[in-house]
Amino acid sequence: MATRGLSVTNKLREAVLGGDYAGGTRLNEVDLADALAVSRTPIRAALSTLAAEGLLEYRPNSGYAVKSFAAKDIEGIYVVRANLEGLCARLVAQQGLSDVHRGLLHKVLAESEELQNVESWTDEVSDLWRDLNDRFHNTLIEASGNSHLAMMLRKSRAIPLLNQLKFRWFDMGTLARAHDDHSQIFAAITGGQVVRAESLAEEHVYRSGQRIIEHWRKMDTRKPAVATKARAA
Amino acid sequence: MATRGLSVTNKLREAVLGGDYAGGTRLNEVDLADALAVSRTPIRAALSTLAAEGLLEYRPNSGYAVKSFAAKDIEGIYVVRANLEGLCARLVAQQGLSDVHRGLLHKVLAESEELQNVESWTDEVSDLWRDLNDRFHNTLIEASGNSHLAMMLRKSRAIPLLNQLKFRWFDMGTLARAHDDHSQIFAAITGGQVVRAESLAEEHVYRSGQRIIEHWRKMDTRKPAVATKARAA
DNA sequence: GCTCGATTGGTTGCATACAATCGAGCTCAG
DNA sequence: CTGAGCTCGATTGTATGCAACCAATCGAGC
Repeated sequence: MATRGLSVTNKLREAVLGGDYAGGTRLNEVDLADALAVSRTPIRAALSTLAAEGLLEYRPNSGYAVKSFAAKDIEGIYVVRANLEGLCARLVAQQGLSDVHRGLLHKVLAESEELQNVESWTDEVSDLWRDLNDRFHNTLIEASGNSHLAMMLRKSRAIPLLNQLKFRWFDMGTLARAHDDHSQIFAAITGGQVVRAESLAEEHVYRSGQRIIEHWRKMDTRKPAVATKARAA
Repeated sequence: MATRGLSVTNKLREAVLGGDYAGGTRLNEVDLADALAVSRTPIRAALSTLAAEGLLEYRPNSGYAVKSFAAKDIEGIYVVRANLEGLCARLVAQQGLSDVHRGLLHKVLAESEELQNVESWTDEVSDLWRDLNDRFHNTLIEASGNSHLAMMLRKSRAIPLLNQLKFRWFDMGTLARAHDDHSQIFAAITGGQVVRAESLAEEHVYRSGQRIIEHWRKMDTRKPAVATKARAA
């Protein structure tokens, strides 16, 4: 980490994405500065950056607050993301995979296959899968060679709080299905089945989104007091 | 404009989008501060914001530079944008238009129709069309009711330098075609033809992208000296 | 008792001073 | 002549003090 500003930005981003702050929480500059042992300047830089990334909301003369997402927002994001991941798969299928990327995907799928043998869905397994899932999608994005698409997808995948709950609700059945999706997308791509690759990828993300929205709704309605308090604070 | 920071951000954004700086130009903080008669603080805030928006590139201890786009980058951006505009049209067709939005679109199309009667393609006509075009697309985006999609499309449409050349190369034939596209997209949406609306919108944007890339290539190769100098600076 | 307005505590906005860093250009050894 | 190392100037990174602003609280008048 070169500058304090960047360091603080990353720490804060992680905290927000990890769900350390409830949606609507106002972020006080001096408190953050004290907590991270830097002056307000790098804090302000970080907040500004995160706001531009869509993780925080900014109000002039009032400061920054963690953006809160309703289930409807998540739905909107997933519609977009599904479309973009579909586009990504289509592009990769069109232009073919490089040996490097094919190798990476193959490795991910092999490890995923192995993960099917565990008996139950523990937090450890959850973390492993999260890593594999990220690698699969990130490799695909990289293989598309479209940096703008990469940026858009990164933004569509960075949602406060979501990291926290992601995959905790998985079970072995869901895992099997997700792994199977990945395998089929990979097969469609290597087979040059352009349209199929797009449909599969889009559907894969869309379905995963539906599950997440479901759980988001539960989380949303479970603690209305906290949400209200945070919004008012 | 509430704060100087926001004011400066807007001014700088306009300048960058308007093509006041060549791609690769380094932006000196003190120069900008002098030029805009503020201190470095709001300048730095603005630069940070614009970097997060993808208009500038940041290098620690080196500062901000106007991002330079090769024709290939523009192509990548337009592939994404075409997809997203297609999605947008599909969503609007699915959920139907409110009376307000229908009215706005109708008005835009009427004015566009009128614009067909001018004899030749002047700068004034160009500005009028730019406004109409923006209104058409922005209304559609708003009608989709998906704020995340709106953000993505905003980012996909904000490209340094592009504002400068956009529509200068239009002629009456291109205008007629673009207007016809808009009309048909509108018809497909009001008729509930979901798939057709998506295809038409995607194709409309894609075609417009092809024309722009063409002209971008000309611009790019015309002045390699400037580009090199700017990149080196 | 209620409403409206002044006051004040707290927070953000901005300017400025100083420290850290980078790179261009120079020097000098080989 | 070439290249490695160094110095210095220019530019960015950070801290801090003060000004501006907002919102909540309290008090006075109706």
